[in-house]
Order: sequence, then structure tokens, then C-alpha cells
Amino acid sequence: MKYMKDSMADNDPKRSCGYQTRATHRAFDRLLGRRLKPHGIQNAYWYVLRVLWEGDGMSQREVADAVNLTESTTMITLVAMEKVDLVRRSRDPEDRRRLRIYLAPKAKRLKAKLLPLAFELNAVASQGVSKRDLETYLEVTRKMQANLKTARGKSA
Amino acid sequence: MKYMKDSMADNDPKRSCGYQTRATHRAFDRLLGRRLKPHGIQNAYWYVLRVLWEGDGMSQREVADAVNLTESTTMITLVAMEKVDLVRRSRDPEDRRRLRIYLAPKAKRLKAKLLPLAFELNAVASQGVSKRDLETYLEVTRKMQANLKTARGKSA
DNA sequence: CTATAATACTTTGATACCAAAGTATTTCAA
DNA sequence: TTGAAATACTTTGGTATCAAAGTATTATAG
Repeated sequence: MKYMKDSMADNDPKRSCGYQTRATHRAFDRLLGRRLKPHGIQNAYWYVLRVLWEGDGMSQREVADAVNLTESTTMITLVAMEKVDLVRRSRDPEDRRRLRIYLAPKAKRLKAKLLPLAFELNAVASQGVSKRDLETYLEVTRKMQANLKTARGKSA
Repeated sequence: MKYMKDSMADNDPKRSCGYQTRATHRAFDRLLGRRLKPHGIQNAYWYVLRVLWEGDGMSQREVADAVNLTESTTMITLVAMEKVDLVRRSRDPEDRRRLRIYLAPKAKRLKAKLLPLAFELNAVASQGVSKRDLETYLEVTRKMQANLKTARGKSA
């Protein structure tokens, strides 16, 4: 038979990590947007804040790495965040190529109000999932990131 | 209660499902883009093709559900795909509100060449991950999608 | 039948993101 | 000590995405 039914085979997107990861990300991102909206914070800002709340003063490149975005995207986001007084970008006097990123007071104040959102979203998402399975999920997802970052060019 | 933080250390984005899922998605998406580029197929088209290769003739809304995007995004993508002869959108005579989406010959031909990419990406990503853990990953990710879709409004 | 609701698609106005090429500064090696 | 390479950031042009409001068609209550 020329045309086989694929839904039972490995072709099925439902069994594809990439496909499912994308769908899950979209689900997270949409809910995040709805939760953030009342606070006037955009999704992209959230991801940056999340990292900076752990400790600020790093360079743009380091922020980019931490939030897993390219330098250009990160730069655009940080400029926008500076414009609305969430961060300050100040030239490092030791190395004038660098811009160090610091939380502005407004962003520091927001931490107490917004950080619980992270817990809530994760709690909502992981309802009915065992602690053990959740741990496996996190391990696998980190392993996949590492694998994918290594594979840059064309392979077999 | 339910959303209480059980340990303060859980602030760490590295332990957050949402954060990690996003990072993993971005890693997949970037590698996909690099692999697809030589074929002149855009990422968004890929996700649609992936679904249509399983069976075409569904409505735009059904495609949107299948690829996990809003109707507007899906519509824009499908119009673009029609313009480059990847799909045909034809009004359903039974219900003239509907547009049914069919694969164009070009897209059918591409299947043999491109579908292996799905295997490759998943294979790359899951290197060193046991079959069992991978199965757990897929289960958890699907469960999270379901949970997140249910939670729309504001919660506690 | 007809007004209203529901459904399916479309338009509009934003944000989010990437790759590639460009600029400024520092490092390093001949 | 100076010019090439490396590093950190910026600009540019294009894709991807959403929410909200709008249009056309069908279903349904009265």
C-alpha cells in the first residue's frame, strides 16, 4: 500500500517531543500573558525579571544567555524595559564595551507581587503530576536543551 | 494551601517547568529553522505541514487546534502557504462559513524529503535519554497542556 | 418566519523573536 | 606597537504570534 495511515506510527506529532514542547510552551505563554496583563508587564519583560531577581549587574550577553534569547532580541527588550523604568543599563568603566544591567526600584518592588505568579503557573501546570515525574520532566528537558544546542549544522 | 511555596529555593528558574519548557522550545525552534532553511520552508509552515500530512481536508479552526495556535495566526499562515502553493483553501459547499484545507501537490511531494527531519530532531534532542524517561516526558507535557488550557481566568 | 445567538473566518495593531551584517572597544601576537 | 582577532553591543529586515474587534453564514428560539 502506497499510502499508509501514519497516526499509529512514529510520525504522529503527538509522540514528537518537539511538537509537544512547542504546544506546552504556547500554553504556558498564553496563560502567563493573561496573568501579567493586569500588572502591565509584558511576557518578554517577565522572563528577564525572573532572571534579574536572582541577581542583577550582569552584562547584556549574560542576560541573553540566561533567558535563552539572542543578543539582539535581548537588547531590544532591555532597551524597552529601560524606557519604562524597570532596569538601568550602565556602561562598565572597566570594560567600556559592556553594559551592566541593574534592576530599577520599580522592578525590585514588583518582585514580591509578581514572583508568586511563577509558583502559581507551575502549580497549575503540574496538577496531578507526581513529584517524581516532574523531576524526570525537568531532567529530560534540560538534557534536550544541551543536546540541541550542540547540534548546530547539518547532520546525517 | 494549594499554591503555597513549600521551599524558597524553588525561586530558581532552573527548577521552573514554564521557564525550562520555554528554553527547550526555543532550542528546538532554532535548530528546526536552520534545518529547514535549505528547503525554503518556514518554521510556521512546518508545523502546519506536520499536521496536514497526517490527513488534510479539515477546516481552518481544526488546523488551528491541531497546531495549537489562534485562529488569526493560523489563518495568516495558511494564506501565506496558499500563496506559495503549499495548500489550497476551498469553501465547503455544505457550510459556506468553512474553508477546508488541502495539501497541494508540492506539499505532498515534500513529505518524503522533510518528514525525516522530525525524526532527526527528536533523535538529536533525546540522545542519552532512556525510553522510559522520554515516555514520562511526553505524558507530563501533555498533562500540563491540559491543565494550562483549563485555567483561563484569575485564580487564587 | 425573524431576531438573536453561535460559528468560522478576517482584519488590525501590537509584541516577540531571529539571523546577518555593522560599530565600538579590548586583547593579543608578531 | 600596531593591526588582526575577539568581544559586546546595535541595526536591519523579516517571520511568528496574540487579543480584540469585525464580517459572513448558519442555527435556533419564539
